[in-house]
Amino acid sequence: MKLEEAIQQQKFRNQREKLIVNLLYTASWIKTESGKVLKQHGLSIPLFNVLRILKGQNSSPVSVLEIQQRMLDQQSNASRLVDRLVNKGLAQRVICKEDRRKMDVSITNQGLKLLNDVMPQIDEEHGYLVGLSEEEQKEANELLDKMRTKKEGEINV
Amino acid sequence: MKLEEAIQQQKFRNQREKLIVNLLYTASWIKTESGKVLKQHGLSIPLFNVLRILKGQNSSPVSVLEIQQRMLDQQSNASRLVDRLVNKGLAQRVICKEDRRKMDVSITNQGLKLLNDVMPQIDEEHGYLVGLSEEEQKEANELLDKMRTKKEGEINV
DNA sequence: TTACTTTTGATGTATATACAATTAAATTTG
DNA sequence: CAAATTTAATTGTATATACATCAAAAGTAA
Repeated sequence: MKLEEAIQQQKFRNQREKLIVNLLYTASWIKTESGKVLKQHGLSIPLFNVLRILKGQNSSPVSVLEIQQRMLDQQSNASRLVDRLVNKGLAQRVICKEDRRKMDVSITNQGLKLLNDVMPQIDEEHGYLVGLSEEEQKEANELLDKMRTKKEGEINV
Repeated sequence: MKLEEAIQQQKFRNQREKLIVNLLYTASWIKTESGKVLKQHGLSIPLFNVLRILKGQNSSPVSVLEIQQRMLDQQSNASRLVDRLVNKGLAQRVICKEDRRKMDVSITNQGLKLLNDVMPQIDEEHGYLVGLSEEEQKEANELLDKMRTKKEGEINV
């Protein structure tokens, strides 16, 4: 569906305005759809992302700060997300021996098992959602990377 | 910056997984940066979007449901956003005469004035953020539209 | 007309986002 | 070493998201 129909707005002042609206709308759409799948397993998108980061470490521990830096939405609150994963038995958290300010956060077997159950469903859902060929996906990735070339380094200025 | 550096993840299982992560990351980045500008004017992104919808009506009233349907993030809560705009004096809301279930929501002069102040700053910020040529922007818009062709009509199934 | 259904908006609750403030440990500096 | 600074994590607060529930008005049908 074209963006204009989806949000019932017929005109944009320029391509750039449309691109930004299009990007936010598409991201929101993917989040909504993926969220439905995750919810069946008691996970939200941020919890799922943190779990994937923990798994990506091959089960070796990461600090809360490292999690924060690798999260897609870095404004979020890694500390509280880890809290909830621990409460669910999906992650464990112990004080780091080398630096007692830090936490060693890692995924549990239960967390790994849950991810193994969820991933195929998410993959299937994404395959269903994304109507682009492999080549178009590559092109879209390049455009997105290029799009962020101007100011990204200064996010926290 | 390439996505791999931005989120410190070196590998993706396939283009599609990378595309989804890239999309969510880029959207989050734009929201963060735009949000900073809006905050200087006491606005959040959802409030700003509703205000733009009201202005787009050429100051003729819209119902809460119509606002909800035109919002980028349709899962959000138009009722409470309108509440806050009214409290700030940026919108007004009266019961619709034809259908007393509905609300006639419209932008106030104060709201219009605020938008007129904010829009040039947002445009400037977006111009600074988006590092794509006009042609590339058009291409990106087409890819995003095409990306959503598979399942979009079934969002609320 | 009453009874049932649908539509519209508001409200309640849990989770998430955004950002400031705080606390404790480590590091730097005098 | 002690004082000051920096770093890491937690906590607090306001706003937003997601979704369920509720109440009132409108529409439909017996």
